[in-house]
Amino acid sequence: MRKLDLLDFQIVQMLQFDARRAYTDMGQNLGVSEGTIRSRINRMLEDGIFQFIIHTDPLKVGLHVQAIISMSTKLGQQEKVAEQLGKLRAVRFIGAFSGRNDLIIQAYFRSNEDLVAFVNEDLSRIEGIASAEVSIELKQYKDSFSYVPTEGLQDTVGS
Amino acid sequence: MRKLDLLDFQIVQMLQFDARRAYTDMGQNLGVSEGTIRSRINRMLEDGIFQFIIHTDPLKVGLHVQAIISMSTKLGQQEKVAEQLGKLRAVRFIGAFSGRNDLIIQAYFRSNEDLVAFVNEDLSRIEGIASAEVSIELKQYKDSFSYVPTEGLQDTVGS
DNA sequence: TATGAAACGAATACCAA
DNA sequence: TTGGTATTCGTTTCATA
Repeated sequence: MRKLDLLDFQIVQMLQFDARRAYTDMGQNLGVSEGTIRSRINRMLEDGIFQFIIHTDPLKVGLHVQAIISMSTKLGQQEKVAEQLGKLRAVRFIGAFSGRNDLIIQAYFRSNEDLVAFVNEDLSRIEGIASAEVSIELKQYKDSFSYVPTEGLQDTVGS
Repeated sequence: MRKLDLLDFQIVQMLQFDARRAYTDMGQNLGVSEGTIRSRINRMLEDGIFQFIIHTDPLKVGLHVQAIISMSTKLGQQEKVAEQLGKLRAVRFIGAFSGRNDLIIQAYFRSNEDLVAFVNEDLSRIEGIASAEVSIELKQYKDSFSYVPTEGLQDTVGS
């Protein structure tokens, strides 16, 4: 994978602000040709730096209940548990974490009933979960995707 | 806000799969005109149903450390704490939750040093945080944005 | 730079209340 | 008839070689 240079980061920052901005427009703003913007974006897409997606407001499509469930898995079962969890559509995010609860997921549901059913049926069916702690989201204060650093990027970054 | 009908959901599902799909193409697939797709999408954007964004891979832009921090705030201070947290760029997500830890955030950092600095400096400066529990992400298993229900949508949804 | 494709604005046609 | 949608078409803008 190529390293990202300043121009790449500038492009990402522009797209972070407006994902549908035209190549030509960005090129003019950054003092390069449209073709340069296009090839940079295509390369970054190939390299998996970012992807174009839609972010849907869960509340507005009927997913009124959001939860974070912290669970502890039996030793050696984490991978398997994560794999099972990944199959469930309600589950949006799964991560392995340090600490007492080694697996944390975020999931969306239509209703409290659906959440209860998820815990009592789907979760209980998965082998290897020792315990689970459900936190229901009461209010969302922030959910941003503009986290790419904008400063201190004079030099290249990447792996 | 208008309610979403079946066509709206079909459009959302297509965009969930490929956010850059052409209007014409979607129209042909769904048996409606390009103009219809366009106006539906514009209305949904106006109504805040979804937005076009880029989702950047944190690891590939140098954000190697991801954490979920669960904290408890002093009674009556939650809103104020959330507001302060929202100003910090590292913080991607903030939600109020049921349970012992009433505020849960997700944040991205370049390094462990940055995370430590965040906790010891940024967090400690915020009035109203009683305690904070830091969980560091060791591995990410899933991070999906295709959570819009695909079934059981024969009737309309919305508020 | 040229060529085709896609998106857009606006006028028109359609349908249901 | 009226308000809301869908369609159509001419034009502009954009993507691509």
